[in-house]
Amino acid sequence: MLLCPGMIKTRFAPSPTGELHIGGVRSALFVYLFAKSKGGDFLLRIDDTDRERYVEGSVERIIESLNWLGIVPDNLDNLVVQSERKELYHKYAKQLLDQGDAYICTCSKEQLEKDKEEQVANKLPPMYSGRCRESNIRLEDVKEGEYVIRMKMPKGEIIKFHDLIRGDIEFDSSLIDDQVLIKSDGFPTYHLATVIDDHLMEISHIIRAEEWLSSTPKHLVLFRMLGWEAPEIAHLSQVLNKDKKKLSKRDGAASVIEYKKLGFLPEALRNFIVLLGWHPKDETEVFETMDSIIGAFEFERIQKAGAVFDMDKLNWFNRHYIANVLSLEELTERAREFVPSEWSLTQEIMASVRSRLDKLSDLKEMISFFFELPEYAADDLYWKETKTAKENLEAVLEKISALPESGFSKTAIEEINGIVPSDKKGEWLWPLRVALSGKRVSPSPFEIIAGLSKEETLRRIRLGIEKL
RNA sequence: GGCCCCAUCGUCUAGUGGCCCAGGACAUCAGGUUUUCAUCCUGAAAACAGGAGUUCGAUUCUCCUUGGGGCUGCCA
Repeated sequence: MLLCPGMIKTRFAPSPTGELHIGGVRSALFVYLFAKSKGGDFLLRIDDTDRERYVEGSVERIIESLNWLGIVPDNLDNLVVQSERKELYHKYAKQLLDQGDAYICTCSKEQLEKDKEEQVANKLPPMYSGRCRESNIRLEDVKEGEYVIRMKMPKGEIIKFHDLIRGDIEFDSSLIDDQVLIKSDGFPTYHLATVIDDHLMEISHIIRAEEWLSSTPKHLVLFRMLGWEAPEIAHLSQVLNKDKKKLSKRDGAASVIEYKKLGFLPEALRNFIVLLGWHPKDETEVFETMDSIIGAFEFERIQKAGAVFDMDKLNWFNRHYIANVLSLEELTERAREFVPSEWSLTQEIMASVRSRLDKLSDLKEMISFFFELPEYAADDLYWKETKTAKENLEAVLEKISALPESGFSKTAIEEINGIVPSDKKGEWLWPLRVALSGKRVSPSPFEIIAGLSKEETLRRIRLGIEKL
């Protein structure tokens, strides 16, 4: 137990511009784990100040994605939504204006673009020209929609800070642009809103992706201008694609929701993701529960370098969880939504295929033969060059057809085992398996019998015999 | 271009000056178990980007080079 729980407060602040993707959810996970491993709070904030990219319903889906993986925000019934706090940001923007730490800029977008082109042509770093920086335009002088508010970045200052993951970092303020704080549509930019909200929400640790590292000095200066103490800061590395570029939708990296639909287990995905840039002290690889991850989590062991997303390993985790980790009962329950509702999915059927299942969406095809015997060629019933399929099937049929209905599969399996010579298993079991499944690749005949009724088992064996 | 970050097997990583001619996992390959496929078991191949320095000794510390990434938006 920590001395002052609540002292640690973190936030995950996605933009509702679509589905939550792997990179985002990894940030969320690390932020969550940092908070929870220290007895702190994990808050969700919706950074929706870009109304052009806003996508209806994405807030709900982001929350659904997080919940599915067990990342539950502590403020679910009290989310901070930036678009609802416009006045607040204006209040502080006004303060900055009054203090002389910000100014009104009326440069048109065309003008700005032209400036930039010239700078690039002259091999100068593209930055705001500073045209309005000293012009003292007042709020009363401008019309709504025709100006922005920029911060007045001090010149010639070395801005230093300590990043919890990367160590000491410094920037030359002269190289940093006069960031727009309030856009012409009246909404704040991320930079202004995040500083104000992080302070008002009493965030103790800003933990976010590496792409924000370069704008950190802007935020730090803003904190100072507003007279606030800045939180601790840490920048996580990014999730990369095979070409070592920032992972994006284009790489075929599915959103969390898509992985869910594909039949990945949340435990498997979570386990895979947490090992992307983090490693426990020992060599544990499989963390079955969130609590076990929290228990092992040490923020200091987070990797600085970017991590490549490896689908093969995710697949392995999923297969491993399906085959070995989940209980048969639990697995069967979760699998139901992946097969037609009229199929009665039993634990016996699930048991017969779980070791060869990559993801739950593959289940339907894999077990369809239990519900409808596929067409197959008579030749398939012969084991290699042997010709004994018919007589062996007949022997099996005779042996088990009189068995009682109750406990049929168990006794049938015993009976069959009793008559199959140990050196002739192929000759007996191959035809039986094909007759029962109609396939050359399937679970074993015993597993199939366990999943079928007595009636259906006998019917399929007779069908096989008829073909020969 | 400028600024910033990063750098161990193909991939995720262990490693904080000697225990490392570098360990684990995934993937790959070769065997074994198995009626088929899968599971499972055994084994193999596979890396400290390069160069200077510091040191008795560098994967580990410093510098440079190279390579990769991010930012450079009235997007986040």
